[in-house]
Amino acid sequence: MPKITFFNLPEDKRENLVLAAKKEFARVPLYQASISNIIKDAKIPRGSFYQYFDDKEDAFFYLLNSHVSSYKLHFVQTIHKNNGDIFDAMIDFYTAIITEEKENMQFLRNLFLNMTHRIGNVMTRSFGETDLNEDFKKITNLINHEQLNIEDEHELFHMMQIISSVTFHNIVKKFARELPFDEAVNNYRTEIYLLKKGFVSG
Amino acid sequence: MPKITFFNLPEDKRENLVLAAKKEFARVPLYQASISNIIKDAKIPRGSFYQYFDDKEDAFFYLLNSHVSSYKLHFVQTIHKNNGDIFDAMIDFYTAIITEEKENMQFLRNLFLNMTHRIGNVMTRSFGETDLNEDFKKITNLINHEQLNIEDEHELFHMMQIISSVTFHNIVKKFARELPFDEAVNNYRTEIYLLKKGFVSG
DNA sequence: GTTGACTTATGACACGGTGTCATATAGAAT
DNA sequence: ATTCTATATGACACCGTGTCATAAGTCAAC
Repeated sequence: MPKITFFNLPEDKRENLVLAAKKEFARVPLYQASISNIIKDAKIPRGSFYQYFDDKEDAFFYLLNSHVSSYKLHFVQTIHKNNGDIFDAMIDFYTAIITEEKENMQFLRNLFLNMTHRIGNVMTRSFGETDLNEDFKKITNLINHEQLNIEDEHELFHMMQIISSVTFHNIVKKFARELPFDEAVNNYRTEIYLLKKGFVSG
Repeated sequence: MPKITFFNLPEDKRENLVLAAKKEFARVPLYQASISNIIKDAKIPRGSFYQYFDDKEDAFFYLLNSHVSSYKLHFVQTIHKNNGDIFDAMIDFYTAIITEEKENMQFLRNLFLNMTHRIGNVMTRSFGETDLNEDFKKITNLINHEQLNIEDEHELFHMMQIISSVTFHNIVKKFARELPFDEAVNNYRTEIYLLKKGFVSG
């Protein structure tokens, strides 16, 4: 977490610093990003940076969290929009992510191509942290269970884990191979379809 | 790839260097590993390291590749052992990975908890690089298709993608949460079971 | 056994990034 | 005014990287 001093900053100065950080993290992944670049861009002295953040990671995770918050909101809306059909909602959500705008896109690209566990954990703590998580319940309550071939909470939890693994992997692949939009969406559709029907005839 | 000089090295010296590198990459993930530690441990001068490798990553990927090669072999054997049942084979394989010994374990742990796309790509290039990959065909030929609810090559490919996403994620989770063996295996079994039966009744 | 051509070894060094710290400045409160 | 607290600043020590000039070794040819 950024230090109190950061939040006490006049809004324009804070915003300016945030923009510089965003720019750097859109340029390269976390481990390659440099504080030197950020302060040069934000035109603040080196010492100041350390008044606001513990280190590079602190700044990064602050940005990441704000991204995640807004995506979480968007995700909930998407489930509503699809009347609780989690599969359609995921496809909607997936297309939204891969059609982000320029700078956000670069940020996301670096994020997904360099998705360590620590980062992934921040992103999925909505459905994943502990099995009986607040956010998890909030989301699963929005899901229409009627169509689902799922016995209990436990299976539901693992279903969501699978869906998120597969979704992550599809996003990564899209960025890595620089797949055209249609191809990326078709791949994802195929995988969601396979998840629905199951791998074994029965 | 390491330079020719590396391969020209007398075996004991080369082995010694490899061990030092392994030790460092078992200690910390790639981006935190330091050449300084490796050369200190291997008792070679700094300049020598650069005679053998381009940089840290070069050494890392050399090690990674040799790991991957041996796992690939093991994977093929596992499919045979399970008479082409890919699901049973995966569970076998999963348990083998999470029961690795001490130093290998630490190496794997750092590997999976810091699995960027570049690293993941090396590990799954068996089934994934290009859709009609040699290795992919070699592996899918070993799989018993009778039980599968799969229409064609294309679906098969995506099935394998899904299985590998889910497997990766389960390994990561095992390491991250330091799950006891039984819990980790049960989680994985559940997810494989769900993949087999499908999420939607019908 | 000396020369020359090539390969390998070595460690000092320049460079760049990090995090700290002593000092300066500002603001508020009494 | 004075004191207390919060903030700002940039020089600096530290450490890791990759390079490069130089030294040492190998080997074949003469």
